[in-house]
Amino acid sequence: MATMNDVAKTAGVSIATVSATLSGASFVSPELRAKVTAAIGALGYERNSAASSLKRGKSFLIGLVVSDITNPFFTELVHGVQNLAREKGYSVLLGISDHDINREAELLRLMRSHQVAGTILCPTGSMEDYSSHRLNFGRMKVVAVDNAAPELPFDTVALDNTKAATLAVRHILSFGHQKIGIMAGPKKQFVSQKRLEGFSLALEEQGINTDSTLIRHGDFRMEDAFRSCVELLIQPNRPTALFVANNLMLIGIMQALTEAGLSVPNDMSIASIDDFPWSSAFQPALTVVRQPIKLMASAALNILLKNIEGDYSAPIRQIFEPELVIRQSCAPPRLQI
Amino acid sequence: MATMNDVAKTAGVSIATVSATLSGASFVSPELRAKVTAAIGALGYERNSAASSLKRGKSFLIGLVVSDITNPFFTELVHGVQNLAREKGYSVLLGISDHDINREAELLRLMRSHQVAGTILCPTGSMEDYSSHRLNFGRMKVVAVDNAAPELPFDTVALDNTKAATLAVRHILSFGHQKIGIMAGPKKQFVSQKRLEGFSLALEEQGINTDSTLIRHGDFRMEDAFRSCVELLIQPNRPTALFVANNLMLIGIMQALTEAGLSVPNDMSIASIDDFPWSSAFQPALTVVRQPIKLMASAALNILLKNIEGDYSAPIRQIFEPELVIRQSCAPPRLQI
DNA sequence: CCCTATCACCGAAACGTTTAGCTAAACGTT
DNA sequence: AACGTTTAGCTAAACGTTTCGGTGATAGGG
Repeated sequence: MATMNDVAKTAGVSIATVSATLSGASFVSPELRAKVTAAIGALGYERNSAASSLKRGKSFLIGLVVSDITNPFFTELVHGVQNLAREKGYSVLLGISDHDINREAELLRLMRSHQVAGTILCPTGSMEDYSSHRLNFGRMKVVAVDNAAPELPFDTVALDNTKAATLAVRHILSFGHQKIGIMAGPKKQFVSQKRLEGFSLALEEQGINTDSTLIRHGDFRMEDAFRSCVELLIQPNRPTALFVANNLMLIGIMQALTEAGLSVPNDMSIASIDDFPWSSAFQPALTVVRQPIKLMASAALNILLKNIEGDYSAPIRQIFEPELVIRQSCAPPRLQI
Repeated sequence: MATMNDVAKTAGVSIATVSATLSGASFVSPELRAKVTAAIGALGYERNSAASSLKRGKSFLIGLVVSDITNPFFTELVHGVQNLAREKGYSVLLGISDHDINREAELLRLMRSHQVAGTILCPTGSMEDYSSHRLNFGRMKVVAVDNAAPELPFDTVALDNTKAATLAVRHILSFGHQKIGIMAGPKKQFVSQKRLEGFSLALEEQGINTDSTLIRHGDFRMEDAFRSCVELLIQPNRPTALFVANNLMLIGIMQALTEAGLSVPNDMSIASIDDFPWSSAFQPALTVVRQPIKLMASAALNILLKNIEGDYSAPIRQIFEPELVIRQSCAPPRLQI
């Protein structure tokens, strides 16, 4: 493996000049620059990022910690972040917390040990997890995405979750439903709280009180939602429509409804948060609220890079607009028999 | 940020002892070990991996390059690899080639520049791409997963693709279909060739010749499959069943069929390779051939780690058994009218 | 024509680890 | 008691880069 020294020798310049050429900052004359690039080509030289990171005190790595790589939302987020990061010369170190706060903490330690320039974190915990000293962020640069409480001491980018829920529930209400259930997320997560809030808000607008027997809390995953949905269906006070707080739970619920022999939207109207590539391939095509994931990914990365480059002000809180995508999973309720 | 030196000072030992304690190899007396760990705790010390990588000449990073993070197959692979790697003390540097051979090459260069201990690569190219000198692997340790031709000069882990296709097509044939189409992958990819081979093999077993008008090549993604499927449907010689070479194309096809007003399995039987978490939530539940992804992930990582730890022999080629998962998307063909 | 400024480049000292080589103590063997 | 052997721990020299300060050379202002 060729080193900068080798390049310097074959180009007949000093090692400092090679470094200058590579980083592009300080001035190097065209001739020397040409010699250097020629030597680099000839030797197949590649910069040793370990040495670079050691000297600079930080790397061209950015950490990306998601809670569930199985979820198309995070998948698309990872995709967006990775592509943009690559364009800016950064590589991404991926961590998957699997909704485990301890694993998340471990991953953050790891990120720091790798001298990442900054970290994009999709927090899996509740507010207390972060305000208490269970998680030590040190002077690490972090931007929180998705489940990002404004009390968090760092930049955040998130959906307007309350509005997202409101949009979906209003749409359901427009068909005349009175008994609407909700498959919410984990109680302690900020994002679930906001979505539940939006749900109640939309009901209140129509003078409907939130019926606690129609509220279920899942864990944002399929299996759990499946079970909760079955519970919801066998109770006497069955809803005629269901608002679901994320994509994976939606799929679990579709499965439960199918097994229960209920047809959507005739027996049950469904609307959910999170669009995903094959939501329109379902029978019926699913009505959802879309998050602008690509925008959120790029916002997160840009905010992080700005922070890395030094001009840091107060924490930035960027909120994104949800968009209702109407398909075929909502219809008027069956007449009571 | 505390360094090893700080730890050494507060523990009252030499820096070498601290290093020895951390790496656990050479002998340190219990007393000193205790002092060191105490100091580490007190200072909140974390090893600087950049310095470590520089000195050791390799890092505790492993590269993972996939072609499409949107695809649940790769998603699960990433999940498996990440978890296992973490357990073994490695972090994963993620690269997404988006089916672009040049981007893949760039990512591999990047991996090397980051001094990764090894790389798990899901190749997106054809054989020539790798045998020619378009891609230079240097002395990088690579294990190829999924689209892994045996001619490749490194360890490979893959499905028995021919058999996988054969299983699916035999299942279709068992319902009495005569005109079976195939939505195959890119012509140049090894994995598509094998799956096409398995398709033809199963047909031959029944004395049916492969009809080239029933063969379509997609790019393993949704949109393209959607278009190809439409083409296939409007031609005079329409098949009564379709074998699909991967999950994403399957979804595109389900969409095309729905839009064409064809019902599965009555108007068209469908079977595909790749199970995915919500294949059973579809209407009808989809019959697929499952790859043992978790096993493949762990095999890939173990082979790579063995290679990294030095005992390298000839290239290892590990082939995994496919499993047919019968659900409801296949039925006898409609009577000709 | 001298003094300072600017410029293009170079030398060498870090950055925080790992590790080869060393020291000194402790022990067993003759 | 003298000798080697083993052991626990230390010292110091790398690893390959970045960067600070320095050095001629060229140019401009007085």
